[in-house]
Amino acid sequence: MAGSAAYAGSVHLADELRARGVRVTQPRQLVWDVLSDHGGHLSAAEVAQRVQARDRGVNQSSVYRALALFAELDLVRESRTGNDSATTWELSHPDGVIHLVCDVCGTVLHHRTNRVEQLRSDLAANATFTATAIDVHVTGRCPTCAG
Amino acid sequence: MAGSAAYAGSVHLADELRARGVRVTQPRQLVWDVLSDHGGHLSAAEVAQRVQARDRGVNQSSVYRALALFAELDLVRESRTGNDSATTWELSHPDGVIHLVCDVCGTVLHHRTNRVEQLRSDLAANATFTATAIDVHVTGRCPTCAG
DNA sequence: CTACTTGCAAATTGTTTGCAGACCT
DNA sequence: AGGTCTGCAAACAATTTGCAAGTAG
Repeated sequence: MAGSAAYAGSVHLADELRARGVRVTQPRQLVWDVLSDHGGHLSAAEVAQRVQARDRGVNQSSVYRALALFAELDLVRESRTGNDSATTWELSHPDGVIHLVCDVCGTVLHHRTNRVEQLRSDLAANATFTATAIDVHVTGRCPTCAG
Repeated sequence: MAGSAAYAGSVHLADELRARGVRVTQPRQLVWDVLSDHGGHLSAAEVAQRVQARDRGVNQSSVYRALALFAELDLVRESRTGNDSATTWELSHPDGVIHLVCDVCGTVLHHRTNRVEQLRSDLAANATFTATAIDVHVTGRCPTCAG
């Protein structure tokens, strides 16, 4: 649960898992590959679909279990991005990267800001709350859809 | 969908609804009362339970429908706060109020910060994205649960 | 009046679980 | 070998929907 994992974008899954005494398996590897290759947000169903495109025999539950495991290890992050019901998943970000979700086309842009770190220090100074994770979620219009 | 509603805390529901040509009904009024009286986050199920404590005959679906309606009118906000599966609801906040969710006891604190407005101007300046709503979600430990 | 809302019960959807067999290490 | 994972199918929980009857304006 600690934020100690290396930036997930550069992680070699097998090493990371073995280092933590967790087994490396085909379903887990495929879930990881799909998320890295895609680079953005995917729902569990989308991940499953893409995984199954590569190996027909992998079951949905294994995808869910792999995602939950990776989240536990801080390798991926669950984010309730959509107006939709399904939650989405992507590789963990370094701190300070936030999500800009377009209301119109639905794409999710990433944006680096130091406001997150500033907020973190504000809170630390106040001693009102010990922040672990800070999640910023902006909705609006992307450059393409603004008009 | 615009952020034009008055601060929900001071809204008189009947007026607000009538002004928009939406009918004022018992279920809607009760859902509103429950949320105002409670002042914080409630799941749909909790709202339903409290509504039914006041009027036995109100159905869950009406609660869901009222919440969806109010969200549409920007009077309440849906927030996927919990580690739990259910989404929670509360009256809309003025901009710049963020949520601090304690990992341990689950309570949700509210915190006023100007970092949100700063971020908003940053984005406006960049012209990378036209922000409508900015949602900040902090997890960590509240004063009581910090060790 | 009459279109908008509700209550009800059944249908969906997303996610989780129990278990016997398969597979990393 | 031995405990960790997986596939499968069934269980669950939250939310949504269709429709006849009720009610606000």
